[in-house]
Amino acid sequence: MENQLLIHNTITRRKERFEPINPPFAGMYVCGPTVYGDPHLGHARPAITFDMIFRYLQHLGYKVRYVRNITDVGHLVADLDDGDDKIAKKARVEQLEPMEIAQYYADRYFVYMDALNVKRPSIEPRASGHIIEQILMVQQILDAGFGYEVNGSVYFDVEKYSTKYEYGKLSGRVLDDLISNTRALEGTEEKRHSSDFALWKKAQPEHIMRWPSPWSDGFPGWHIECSAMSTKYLGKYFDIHGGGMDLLFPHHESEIAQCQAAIGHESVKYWLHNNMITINGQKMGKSLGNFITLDEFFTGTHPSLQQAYGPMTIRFFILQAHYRSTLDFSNEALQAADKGLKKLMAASETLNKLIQNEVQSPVSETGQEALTGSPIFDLSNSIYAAMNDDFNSPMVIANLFEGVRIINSVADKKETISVNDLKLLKNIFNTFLFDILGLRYEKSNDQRELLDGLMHLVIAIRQNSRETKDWGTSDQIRDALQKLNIIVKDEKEGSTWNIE
RNA sequence: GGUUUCGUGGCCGAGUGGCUAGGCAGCGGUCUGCAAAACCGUGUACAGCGGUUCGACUCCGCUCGAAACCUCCA
Repeated sequence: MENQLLIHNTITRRKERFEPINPPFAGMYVCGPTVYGDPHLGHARPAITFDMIFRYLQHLGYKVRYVRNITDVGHLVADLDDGDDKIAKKARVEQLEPMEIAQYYADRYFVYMDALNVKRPSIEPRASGHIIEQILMVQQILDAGFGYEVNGSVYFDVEKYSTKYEYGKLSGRVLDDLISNTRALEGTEEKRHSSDFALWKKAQPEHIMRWPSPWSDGFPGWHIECSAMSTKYLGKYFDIHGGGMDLLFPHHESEIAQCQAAIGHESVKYWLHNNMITINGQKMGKSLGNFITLDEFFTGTHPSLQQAYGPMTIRFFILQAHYRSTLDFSNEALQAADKGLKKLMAASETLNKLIQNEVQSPVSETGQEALTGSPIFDLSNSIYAAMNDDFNSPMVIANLFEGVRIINSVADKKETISVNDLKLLKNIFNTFLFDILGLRYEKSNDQRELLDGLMHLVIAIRQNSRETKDWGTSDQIRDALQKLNIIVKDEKEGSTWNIE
């Protein structure tokens, strides 16, 4: 437990000791969803990954401020398009106010994140609520000489920036390569260089999301919101910035450049990136048409799903892989995850019963000494070691399964455990399984179905006893049900029941 | 083409220069009225070819294969 937390920093490509800038405080910013569509499996991975990190940092005693934005403006469809953004486009198609779209999908996002037991971040700022901050930051970049205005739009001057700083340090890109490889794009005539990116875009007349600015009525570019909001809520230099690996370039690369230009120094100490989820080895994405929404998972309605998978199964499935590895989806893998999770949860229940039974063993008499060097103590140590090694949740889970083995063996009276070890084991399960991995008992998604099934069974058993004139059993069932406010009526066609 | 990452037993997935990952599935057993669960046992896995080394799945090189990013995407 004494060992240090190591986290993999994308920008240095190595594991580094986590040393917060202002302990005991820790600031974490994670790129959240663009709310223009239903949340899918891809949204679940960063949400769950950084939720686990959030929970673990809190467990270690840090006072964490976790900021995750909601993008409700500003992500351009493409420069080659008409400068429209996703939400506005969808709004036109569906004849709705853009904010209706954003609100609807933001609400959906929260519902599904809640189902996945993802804790709400400390602050969830919306891009549309921070236009002023974004305009200010664009102005700072202009003042510093790293931006230029053309026809009411403002662009970041990557070429000029590169003469002083290194654009591409995060993603390992070289500017010359970028320039020679982006020539094919159209609609970039306003820019001085093809690698420049928009800080502010003038709105076309038909564009419905727009705000006044010193340059034009328009909307912010798609990187500036994260720079503006992270600076506002976490300061000019903060600890962790996270997001999906696909955001590395150009999004995070550009954030670095914007902060460097506007503030005069970089703003992030540790960059963390989760890897992608693949389906049949291919990235899941809208453009590929192979993405599965969380709703489809929970209801089992997607054609490629053999059954419905509960939120906890999804969460466990994701945590069974290291966050920096790609994770391949398949029914087989999810079914395995489902079974494994059930085994873990069942053992956890068994563990609670063991405690009630006050298991005794000779070791318990010796008190504290029993803890050090015991198998449970070793287990605890290796779980902390795994978490401290860049949040190695698969290793944590493997160790919990070792705990499962011990729990079941003790329950079978094949092994003994000291009272102290039992306390420690329970503590481990509470802390890691529930608090940090964030797993919980799955609520039955359809209580009514369960009730109907049970009642069908009870009525059938009672019917058997009535046919054999076993009135004792038949009355016992009816009276017991009555106490539960379930009234059984025997009619000619058979028995019916209803809840009072 | 460039950047980055990866290739582990039937499936999913950790990890390490020499010592059991783990889960699911399979097989054999114990237990059990039956079934399930549980427990025990069980697999010459590390893409291929070279090199470094006393020793490599682990380090280096090459080959083959895959993916992500370079254009909106978690």
